Amino acid sequence: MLPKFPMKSILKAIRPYNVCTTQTLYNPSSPSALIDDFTRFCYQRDLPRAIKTMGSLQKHGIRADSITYSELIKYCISRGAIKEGKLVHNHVYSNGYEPKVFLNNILLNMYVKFELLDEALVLFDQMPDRNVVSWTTMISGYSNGKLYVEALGFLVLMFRDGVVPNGFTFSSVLRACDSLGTLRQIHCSIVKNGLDSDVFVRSSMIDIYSKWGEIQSGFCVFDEMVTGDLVVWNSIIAGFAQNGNGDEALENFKDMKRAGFSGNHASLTSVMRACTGLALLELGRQVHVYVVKSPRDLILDNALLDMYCKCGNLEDAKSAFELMPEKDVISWSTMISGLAQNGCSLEALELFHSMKASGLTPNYITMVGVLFACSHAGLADDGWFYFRSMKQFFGVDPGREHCGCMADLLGRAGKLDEAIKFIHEMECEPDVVMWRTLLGACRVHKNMDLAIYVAKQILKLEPEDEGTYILLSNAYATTQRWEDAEEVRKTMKGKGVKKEPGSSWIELNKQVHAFVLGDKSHPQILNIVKELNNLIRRLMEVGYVPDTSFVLHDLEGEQMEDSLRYHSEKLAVMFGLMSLPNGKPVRIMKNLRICGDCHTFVKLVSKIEDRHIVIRDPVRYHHFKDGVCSCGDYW
DNA sequence: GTAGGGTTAG
Repeated sequence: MLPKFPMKSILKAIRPYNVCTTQTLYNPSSPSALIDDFTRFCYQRDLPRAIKTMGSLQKHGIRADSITYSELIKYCISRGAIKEGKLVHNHVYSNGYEPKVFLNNILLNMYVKFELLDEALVLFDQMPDRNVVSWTTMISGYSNGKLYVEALGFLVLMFRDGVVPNGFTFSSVLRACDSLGTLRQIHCSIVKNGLDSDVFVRSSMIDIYSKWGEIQSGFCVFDEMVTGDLVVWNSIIAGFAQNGNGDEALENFKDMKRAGFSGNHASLTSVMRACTGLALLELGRQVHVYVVKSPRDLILDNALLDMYCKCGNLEDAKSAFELMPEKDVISWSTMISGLAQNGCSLEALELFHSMKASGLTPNYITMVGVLFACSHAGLADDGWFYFRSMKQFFGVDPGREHCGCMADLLGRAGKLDEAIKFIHEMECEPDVVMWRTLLGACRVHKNMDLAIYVAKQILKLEPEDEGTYILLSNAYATTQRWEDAEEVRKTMKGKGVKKEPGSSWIELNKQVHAFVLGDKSHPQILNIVKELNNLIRRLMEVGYVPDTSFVLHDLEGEQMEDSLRYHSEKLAVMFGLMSLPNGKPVRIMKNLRICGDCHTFVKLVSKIEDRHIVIRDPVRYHHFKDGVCSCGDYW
């Protein structure tokens, strides 16, 4: 029980929940005991009783003041108490009373936070006055609910109503941009309204430009900044990291530190993602050492786990996973996919069972990892079982990625016709990734006719893809369709398709050493080439024959071999062998898919040099050990 | 009373 104070003192002590306006207090008909109770319950944060008493007060025609109502509603929001919130709403409107816009806005916000947009809209429509807060609340609600058209519609109506938007409005509406064009229009509007220097608006703009893949525009917004804060820095760092521009992400992180901001978990998560993208295991490890001293953060832990997986370091990934104090569906999915991608499919499936046993429900992405593992382990029956039952068991509708795994499953098994049939019959449209998977299957199972068909499908979707042109031209050549092969080469020339220079890199003593075919800028290049030639000679003695089928067939014999001899991954592997102590794995990352010749080459090297060599190409991991690759020569 | 940044996908 509260001590009996004079009313004035109580009013002071419990201000936010004060029901006792002078008017109600001195109303001779008001049951003061009820008011006392209500006040006390509010004070004690006893929501159920406060609401119950409020009902009794309502019967006596007694209302609380706006401040009390607003605090009660805010409390309902924080507790997720939908039912109670609606009771307060009902009480606010009792006895024909019409609240001011301030209180209506809070009610509106309540429905928005509870994701009850229809009810928010009813209230919004009946509000006699709407100010910028009312409009922004609606925009924010529809944006969060991913109803972007509606959110933008509210902005238009708001303009029509003559209400001037503020920074809150723009940072809410930016997420609703449904195209780059809309984004640019909104950007103009922001500048017109003089809100482009607002840090909230700025960070939203950077974020949205980056989500639309326009990180350079995002950087312009960032670069105009005179004074910014940590979130703006984090937005640009994340933008670069998410757009596969790890170098710039790391550079901006350094600049941020120079500007006097010490990064937080969000900054470090992006740094970790940049390390993941660039396969910078050592730098990632440094960040790991740095963060284990700070309080744990689930998102950062997940990013760390992914970094170890994508750098091909499963030992550290597994121990990081074991040591995580808390694991969510993303942690499990990351580890499952990580195992499967690095060639440990059976372990991935075991982990999937542990995940279910731990009581977590797999999501869309988990199932992609699971089906990926099934297809790579050749477990056709399990694959089909999960594919057909995941909707029923986990509520996951099969999507394009799942279908891609199933096409891969069939392709790997050599059931190429079934794979094509599956692709044609599935509900979603096949994408480039799916066709590429099938192209890999055609290559392995030497089905040239189908390869030609598939390559054409890829070129329809990606007319600039050099690798596919080469493959198509070579497929024609192997089937003696010389004219077609010539035609493909002409098309390539006509379109000006240029080869993205293949490059491979390796991290050594906190430095990245990058190699490109024909590039002699590495200080040790002469030595590396000399050693590489020696190595190739030794390999040829044990039976290595350069495989020229991955080079365009318009070069003559020796030239073809030469263009293979110095492929960037061969240079990088050689450099790794020369620079790293015996027994240490050589980890290479490259920007293009590994070619068949380099694959054979590295397999043999792993045997005669007795080394674990890991090469990560843009889609696959290759762990070479004892002359065998984890991909089983299928990629 | 209304806004901003970080993690998993073939």
